[in-house]
Parts: sequence; structure tokens; C-alpha cells
Amino acid sequence: MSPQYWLVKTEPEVFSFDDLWRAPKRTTAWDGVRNYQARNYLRDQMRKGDQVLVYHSSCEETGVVGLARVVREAYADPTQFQAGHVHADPASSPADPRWVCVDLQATRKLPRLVSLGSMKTDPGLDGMLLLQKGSRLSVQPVSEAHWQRVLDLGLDNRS
DNA sequence: GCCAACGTTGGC
DNA sequence: GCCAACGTTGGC
Repeated sequence: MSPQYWLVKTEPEVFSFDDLWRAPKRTTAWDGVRNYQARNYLRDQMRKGDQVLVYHSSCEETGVVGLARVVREAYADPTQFQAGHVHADPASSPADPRWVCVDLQATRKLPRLVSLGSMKTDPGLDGMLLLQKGSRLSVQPVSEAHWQRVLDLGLDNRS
């Protein structure tokens, strides 16, 4: 199957793209996802080699800041079993883990932030899930055309 | 900080 | 299964 495209959200004050960039091997466990729809995408559809837009939410400059790729497919999110952890889930058992994470590796910082505002007004991004009112999914699929358009904006290859 | 929109929980 | 109450997300 050809690679799929995704967008993941993170709050930069908690974990930013630069944090990922500076991590060993530029890789981290993308843990803490606690929404069933997002979990299902991680578990059932995200595959090694898939490409990912990293989006900063709840901050001064919201938008896509960098690119990553999936380097390990879904496995049990260890934080769900850590007592006292913000993402602990006492109802989840190791025999039947409720939550999963994948490993993401940063591949490229975008030279320009692709701001939420610019995405909303770009005709090439019409219909993008992120831009729909009330959309809160922290892991969401992105079409190849939208992926390419975001890259064009972020690399300043505007036509 | 405000608040709209969405998701989850739990009583009935 | 319904739905009110509560919690969370996330833009502004």
C-alpha cells in the first residue's frame, strides 16, 4: 500500500516539535492519546512509513510546524499503566490494553509555519478535517492533495 | 479567561 | 436507549 498521510496535534508547552527534533534519534513514543476515534486510527490504520504533519494547538501560533514519519506501529501505551501518571487509566489492563501509541520520528522542520489562519483561507485545503468546525480529533487522516498543499505552503513553494 | 462544541458517564 | 451533567479540547 502506498504511504498514508496524517496530522497529529500537540500542545507545544507540553511537547513541541522542537522537543521531538531534539529527542534521541528525533524519535518519541506518541503517547497520551485518550480518544477512541484517534486510538482507532493509531491502532488500525497507521503504518510504518506513513507521513505525518505535526500541528501545534492551544498556543500563540497554531499551525503545522514540521513533518514526521511513523517508525513503529501501534503498541500498548505504557503511560496508561503508570499509577499517578496524568494519562494513567486504572480501568485498562496489560492483558487487554485500552490505549496504544506509535513511535514518530521528526523528518523535517518547515521553514515557515503553516498557520491555522492561512490554511482556513487556502482554497487548496477545502474540506480538510482540521478546518471543520468543532473538529477536535488529535490524530486524523490527511489526503495526499492536502498533504502536498501544506508542504507547498510550509516550504514557500507558493504557486 | 471565556465559551462553543464535542465526548463520556451514569441515572433512570 | 435517552439525555442531563460534567469534563475536555482548542480557538480566540
